[in-house]
Amino acid sequence: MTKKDRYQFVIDYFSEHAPDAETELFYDNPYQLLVAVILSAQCTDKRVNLTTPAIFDRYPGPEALSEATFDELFPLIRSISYPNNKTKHLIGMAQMLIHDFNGEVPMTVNELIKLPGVGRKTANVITSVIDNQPNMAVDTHVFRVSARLGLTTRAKTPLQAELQLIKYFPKELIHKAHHWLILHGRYICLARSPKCEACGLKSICLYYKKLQSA
DNA sequence: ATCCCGAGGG
DNA sequence: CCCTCTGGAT
Repeated sequence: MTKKDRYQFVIDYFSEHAPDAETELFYDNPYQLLVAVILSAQCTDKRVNLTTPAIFDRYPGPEALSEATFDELFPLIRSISYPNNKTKHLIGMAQMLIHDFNGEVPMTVNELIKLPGVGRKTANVITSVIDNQPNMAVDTHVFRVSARLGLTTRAKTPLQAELQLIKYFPKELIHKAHHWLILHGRYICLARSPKCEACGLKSICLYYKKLQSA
């Protein structure tokens, strides 16, 4: 089976059996999505959604957030992973939006990653979700699932995986594929004990094949 | 114990 | 490349 066949199988499968998202990040505009994605690192969407309404209420936009103090924002983020870092990141991010980007969320990856708390994964999420750019955000799920399925080969970094994935997935499907792989990783292809018997992709899965031969 | 839609710094 | 940050869910 060629790599191209492998991608086609995955595309065909998910086109018929799109995984259902139980929870998704809540947002109403680019600023809100940016805040939510920064907060989502190492944290469930559900918990992020529990904290963002209060943040959006008190800091409706970059202007307000750029003037927030650490002590005032920290309590709103206290229950999320890395609250110290994220509090500093959010305030610094808003300040840079005001000072360097006219208070607007920039829509290129290279600009976005200049913002505090925004790395490549976050920048790819923003540009693909808001602006429909054919970028693949590689998080822990996408990285793991792609490797197991053989969509990526010897990728040692998220960037290496990203370049392989955008090369093989048709542009118009990258956004969908991103979501497919994340949800598959969240509900079926778990990091610890993947539910291979419930997986419709096991017939092409390298990880499953290896399990059988072991 | 181990994992969550990572980023920054050494 | 490595390490640290660091709360909640399971």
